[in-house]
Amino acid sequence: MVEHHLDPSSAHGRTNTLAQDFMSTPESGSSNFIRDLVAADRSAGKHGGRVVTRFPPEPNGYLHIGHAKSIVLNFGIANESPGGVCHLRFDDTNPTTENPEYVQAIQEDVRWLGFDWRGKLFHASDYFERLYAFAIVLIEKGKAYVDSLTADQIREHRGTLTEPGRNSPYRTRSVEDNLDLFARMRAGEFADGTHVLRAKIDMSSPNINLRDPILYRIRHAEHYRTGTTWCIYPSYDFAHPLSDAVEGITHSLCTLEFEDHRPLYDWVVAEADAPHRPQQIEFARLNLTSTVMSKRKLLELVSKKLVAGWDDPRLPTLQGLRRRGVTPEAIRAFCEHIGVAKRDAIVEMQLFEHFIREDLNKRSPRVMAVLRPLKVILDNYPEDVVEELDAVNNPEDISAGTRKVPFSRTLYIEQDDFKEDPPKQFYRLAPGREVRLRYGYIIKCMSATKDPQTGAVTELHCTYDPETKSGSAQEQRKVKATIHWVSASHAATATIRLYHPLLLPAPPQHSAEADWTGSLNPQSLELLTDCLVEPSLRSSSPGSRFQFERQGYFCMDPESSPEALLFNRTVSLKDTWAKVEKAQQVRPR
RNA sequence: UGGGGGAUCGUCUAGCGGUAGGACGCCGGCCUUUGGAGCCGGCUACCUAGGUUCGAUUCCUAGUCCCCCAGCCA
Repeated sequence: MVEHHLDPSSAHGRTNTLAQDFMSTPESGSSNFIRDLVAADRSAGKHGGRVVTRFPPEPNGYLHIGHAKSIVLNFGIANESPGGVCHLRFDDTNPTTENPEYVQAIQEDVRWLGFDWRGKLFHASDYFERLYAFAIVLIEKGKAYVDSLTADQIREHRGTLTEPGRNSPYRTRSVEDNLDLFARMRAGEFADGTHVLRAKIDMSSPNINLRDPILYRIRHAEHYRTGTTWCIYPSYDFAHPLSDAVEGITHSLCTLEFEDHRPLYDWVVAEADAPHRPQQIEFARLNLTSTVMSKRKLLELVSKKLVAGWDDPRLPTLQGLRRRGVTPEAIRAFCEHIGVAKRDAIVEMQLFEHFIREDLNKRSPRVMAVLRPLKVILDNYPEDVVEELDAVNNPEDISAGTRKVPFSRTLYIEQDDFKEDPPKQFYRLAPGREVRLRYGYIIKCMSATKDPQTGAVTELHCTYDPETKSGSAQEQRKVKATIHWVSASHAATATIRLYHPLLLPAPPQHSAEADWTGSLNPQSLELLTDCLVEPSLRSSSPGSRFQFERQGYFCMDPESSPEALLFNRTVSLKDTWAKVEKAQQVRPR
C-alpha cells in the first residue's frame, strides 16, 4: 500500500533541505575563502576566466574522509564554475610505494562519492618525457645541476633550521657536464643514490625548500605503469607544479604543510618556462576525533591485521564508511558543513554522525530487530493465531508505504526493555507495568521467570489487551512506552556487528607516536550473534540500509546471505534514556 | 634564538570599522504508537597589552600560545 498524502511535517522538513533533495549534481557549497578567491579571479578574468582544479592523490593507499574534504572542495568549485572542470590526477612519481590496486580503488571511491572527472583522468607518469624536457631547460639555463654527493652529505650540506647550508662542490659543474651526466642517469649508467638532479637556487635561504631541492633521483625500480622505461623519477616539488601547468590547472588546492613549498612551486613553473602558471592555495586538512586518518597509521592497521582490511567499517576510509552504511550524500553534506579555512581544527565525530543520521533518517525503511532477545509469552493470546499487523515503512516518507509484520503468542523483546526493579524514569516493562508493542497491542507484565542458578530473567509472562490493537479506533489508551518485538516462530536469526570508536577517548599519554596502537580501543568491534529480526529482512540484499526501530541505522554486509544474515551498525539512534541512566549512575535516584 | 602559517562559544565555522551569527554538542520544555524524528527556549566565545577611531573581532604596534619545514616521501 502506498499513500501520497502530503504530510505537513515532512513537507516542512523538506524545505530546509531542498538543496540536498535535488542532487543529481552534488549540492553547491557554502562560502569559504577559497571559493571567494576563485570567484574573484574568475570575474577579474584571471586565467582567462577559466576554472580548472584537480584532485591529485598518490596511489599508495585508500581514500579516506580527509580526502573527501579535498574532493568535495575541488570538484565542488569546478562544478559551480561555468565551464569549470576538475581533473583526477594520480601523482605517481614514486614507484616504490604505488600500485594499481590503489588506482582502481581511488577511481571507484571518487565515483561513489558522486563526482565525475569527465574524462580528465591523468597520471604524473604520463608526463615523464615532458618533465625530462623541462629538466633539460633548467640545466641549459644553469638553473639545475647534477650533484654527486651522498644522501648523508647532502643532508649535512643543507644546514639546519637556524644555520645556512653550504654549496655542494658539484654545484659549479658546466652545463655540458650536467647535460651529459643527466642523460647518463636516465640511461641507467649509475646506481641508486649516486647522483641527483638539483635545482640551483640558494643554499642560504631561510626557507629550507629553496636550498637546492632535489628534482630527480635514481631509482632502479619497476613503476606500475612505465615499467622499467625509467630509472630516474621526478620529485613531488618538480613534478607537481609542472603537471599542474601542463594540464592548465588554474587553482591548485593543497593542504597547509605545502605552504612553504609555494615559492618553490612558483620558481619551478617560472624557470622551466612552463606554458601556464597555476596558483597554489593551501587549506587545513580534516582531523576527526577518536579515529586515525594518516596513511601511515591506516596502512599499519591493515598490514598488522588490527582491522579486517581497508574496508573495515571501523576505518574512516571511504570503503570502510561505505561498508558501514554511510551514504555519499552524508559525507558530502558533512564536508560542505565543516568549511574550509587555514586554522588547524579537529572536528568532533558527533558532527559527522549527525550528518549520517540526518540523511539516513529521511531514506531508511524502518524494521524491527531484537539484538538481545528476551522471550515473552502472552498467556491470554490464542496459541494457533497469527495476525499480520500493518507497519509503517518510514514515517518521514509516507510514500514508502506499509508492510505486514506477523504477530503471535510467543514473542521476543529487547532485554533492555525489561527491568525487574525499574529505576526512576524507566518507563518500559517491569512487573505489573504496561507498554505498547509497536504496531500491536498494549501488554502487561504478570511475572518473570528466572534461572535458578544465575538469577537471570529467562522469560516473561504477559497478558495483552485485545481492545488496544494498533489503529483500532475504540481504544485511545496511552502508555508511557512503545517497544519493538519480533514473533518467535517467524523471526530470522542474524549476526550483527556494532562498532565503537577506534581510539580510546583518553589515549594513554606515556610514549607519543611509536606505540600509538596502545591507544586503540580493544572493544571497537562488538559481535552479536543470535539476534532476531523481522522476516521481511530475509529477502533484502547486501548493501541495503535500514533503521532498526529505536536502535540505529544498519546496513546489510556484502557477506550476508539469506541463510546467514549479517548487518553492520552504521550509527546508533540518539538515546535519551542512555543519558538519563548515565546521569543516574553519577547521582543515583 | 631561521622561515612559513594560524588564533572567535566545549567543537567546527561566519564576520571584512557600526547590536558577534549559524551548525554540532549540552541543559530545560513541548510533542510523540521509535526515550527516534520534529518544535520551542537556554548555553561565561573575539589570545594578551597598548594605539588609531565617535566606535575595533576587524586597522596599527608589541607580546603570548599553537601548527608546519632540516626525505633522494607526497
